[in-house]
Amino acid sequence: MEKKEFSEGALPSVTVDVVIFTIKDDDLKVLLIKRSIEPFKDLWALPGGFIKDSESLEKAAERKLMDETGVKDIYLEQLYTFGSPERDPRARIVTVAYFALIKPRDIGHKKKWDVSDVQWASAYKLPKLAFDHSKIVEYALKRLRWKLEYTTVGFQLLPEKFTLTQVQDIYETILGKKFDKRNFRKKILELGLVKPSREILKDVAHRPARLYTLSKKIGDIIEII
Amino acid sequence: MEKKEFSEGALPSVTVDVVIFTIKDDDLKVLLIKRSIEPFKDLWALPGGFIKDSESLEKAAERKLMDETGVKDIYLEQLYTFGSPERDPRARIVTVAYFALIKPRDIGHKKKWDVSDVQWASAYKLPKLAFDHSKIVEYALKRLRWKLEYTTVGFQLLPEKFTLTQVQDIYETILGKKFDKRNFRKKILELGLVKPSREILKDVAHRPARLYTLSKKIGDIIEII
DNA sequence: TTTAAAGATTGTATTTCTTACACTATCTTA
DNA sequence: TAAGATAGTGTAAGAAATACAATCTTTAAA
Repeated sequence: MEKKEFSEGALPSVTVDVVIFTIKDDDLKVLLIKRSIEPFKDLWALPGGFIKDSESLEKAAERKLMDETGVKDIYLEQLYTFGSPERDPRARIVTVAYFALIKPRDIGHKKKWDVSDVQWASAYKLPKLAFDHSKIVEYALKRLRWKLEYTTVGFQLLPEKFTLTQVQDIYETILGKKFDKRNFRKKILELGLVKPSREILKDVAHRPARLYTLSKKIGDIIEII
Repeated sequence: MEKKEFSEGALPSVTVDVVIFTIKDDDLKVLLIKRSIEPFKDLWALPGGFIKDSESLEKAAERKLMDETGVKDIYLEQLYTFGSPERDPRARIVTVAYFALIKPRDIGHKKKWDVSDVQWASAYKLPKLAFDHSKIVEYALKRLRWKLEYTTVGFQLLPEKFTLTQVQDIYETILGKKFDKRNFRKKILELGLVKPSREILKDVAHRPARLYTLSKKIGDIIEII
């Protein structure tokens, strides 16, 4: 804090933008919204908006998430704050980016969507995005990959019941590399985070896989900076 | 971005605050500045202040760093953005916290300091701080510890020439645990970041230690999210 | 000058973790 | 009942991490 009270010029606006990832069709997806106004009208952008007077940044991000997906209680973490003076042509806007992981089951609960305005785009084939949102998604991807290797956030992308092969598929999709099946399963089981349920997958034209569930709240375990 | 243009109420102010760490007297220090105005007059606080109109967040943090320490080209990374509505009693202020590591040699270059207004406080025995700055320092400490274990940022805290024992001391001071001398040295040397100089420490009442220098710009190597 | 004190320097054996690798089991459909 | 598809499982070799103690070099004191 300085001696001078408050700003030295026009006040910047503060927004939050949320990079919402999910897994769908064996692909990593990002939620995008089509802009209906200038600037960047008709381009795709991340869901986001201004923070309210008496709302924390995290609450603002949760609100945006709820607005766009209709789900709450999902994994959300602050990503990075982007504040270059040129990032918005209208005015100085500082945006606090968050990244969220949602379970496939939670997709599409919100039915009011006008589908032409909202899409789950492949994180690997993104269209041109408004503002510096491409940079934000790129950064989120880096963070996601990193977290996947060194923490257990990955489980946030799984449905309630899942097979070990599904877990492996998610890792392979996001990290873009293959793992040995035996070693992978060994490691996942050693973590002690999943336990076998009594159910098995049905209606598949091969030996059905056992379904697993998470054995604890894994919130604590994720916690790494 | 939303359809509504700009804010839904009073605009928040945006500040940067910088947690500047260094090693001094075998202790991890944080730079604090005594507040001369309300609120929290006479309490210690992190160096920081409002961002300028046409200045990026990073540039603002660099400016603050330069103002307070007189040094530049030092390790600086964005830490986290704190934006709880209650964090400043005067108005809504969102602050982007940075953390910086400076080399002992760089301390005290700035001579204009009124020493009663500025101090290097032990990170382990901090006084009561203004605003939510205790929380910010705590977060920075977590990040620093983490980075020290998994990256090579630690070398940013070393003087130009250093002994391997100094490196170990820094690690032990920050991580609060002891390492085996042989294993520690082996690991440091295997990294390939340091090379022995022809000099040795002088005027010590025991076998003098060899001095090492960094062998590359380590900026690249640090890069992890 | 000799000796004690203080920290510097060095290598090996053990354990733990990581990786590589291939066959059998179970279900559906033809 | 055979073929196709994926599930499920163990072991050996190599790499990395850990545990551990004696000798070296200097200054200061006896």
